[in-house]
Amino acid sequence: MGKASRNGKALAALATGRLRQAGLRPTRQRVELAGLLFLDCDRHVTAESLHDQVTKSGVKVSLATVYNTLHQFTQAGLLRQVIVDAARSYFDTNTGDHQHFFLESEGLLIDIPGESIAVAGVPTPPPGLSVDRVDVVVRVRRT
Amino acid sequence: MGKASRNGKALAALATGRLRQAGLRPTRQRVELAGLLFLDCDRHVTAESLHDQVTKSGVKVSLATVYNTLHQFTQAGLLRQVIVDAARSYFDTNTGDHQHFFLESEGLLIDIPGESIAVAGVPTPPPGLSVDRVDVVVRVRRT
DNA sequence: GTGTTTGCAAAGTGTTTGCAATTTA
DNA sequence: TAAATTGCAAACACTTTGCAAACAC
Repeated sequence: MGKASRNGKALAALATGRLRQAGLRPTRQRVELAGLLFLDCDRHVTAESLHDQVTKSGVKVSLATVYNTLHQFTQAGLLRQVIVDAARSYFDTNTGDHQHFFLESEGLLIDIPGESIAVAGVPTPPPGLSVDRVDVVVRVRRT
Repeated sequence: MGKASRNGKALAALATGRLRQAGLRPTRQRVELAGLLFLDCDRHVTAESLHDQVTKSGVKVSLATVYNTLHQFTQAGLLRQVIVDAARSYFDTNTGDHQHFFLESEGLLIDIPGESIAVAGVPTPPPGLSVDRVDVVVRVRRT
């Protein structure tokens, strides 16, 4: 058995476990996508970028399924949606407390650890409203 | 001369001046939109909400022109685009330093003065990148 | 008059959905 | 086998664009 194949099987097993834990049936497509998303380091993807990647890896998954899967993973708490660009939706495999640098011209997101950053002086929300989350986007440009 | 008419003329004159300053021809449509946008308090609009408002006030402006005008005003520095929702673009008449509360379920934006809020601990961006702007969105919900 | 702006309708983009065929358990 | 999932294509919402007619200066 070659290395790639062995890795492939190990990855699939890990991905399958993660999906089961989340209450999602480990279908071929979900296992493939989970393998790409969760078994590397933290990642930021769009539906299109993930679809491209899975397609290039030789696996056939429709774009509609990628969209559906991203939302299912998000609902299951495996992903977090990041709103930084009016044109497309990003999904982040890091679901913990953190913020982002965003380089709009290249669609590049970079994590900022939650501990390093602090937002002070947030006023009390108007009556009847309470704070859900504080998002910080540090927009950067090439110098 | 009635009150409404007098106010209407005064508003139009002010709006016309503002447009001229910004280097934009004071066409009927631009004067109407500028009147709605700039002569009240600070406002947050979408293309659709502004189009509805101008239409209800009895003036005919096409939605395409509203979109174009919002972008022209933004380029001229009269408006600032706020990215908080994947589904629609908001434009803010307050172009100064400030942040926002956002109530997603109702599409409601509320300004937070820039002086009241402080973001500490933003790491140095990766080499080759520099900070353009720091956006803070305090997402709130009804309690 | 001359160049700008408008409005319409058509095109475009990213995303969602209905439903038959397929797959999972 | 029963229920869940997929893929396709069509539908969708929002936004942009091409171009002839209307307008500002």
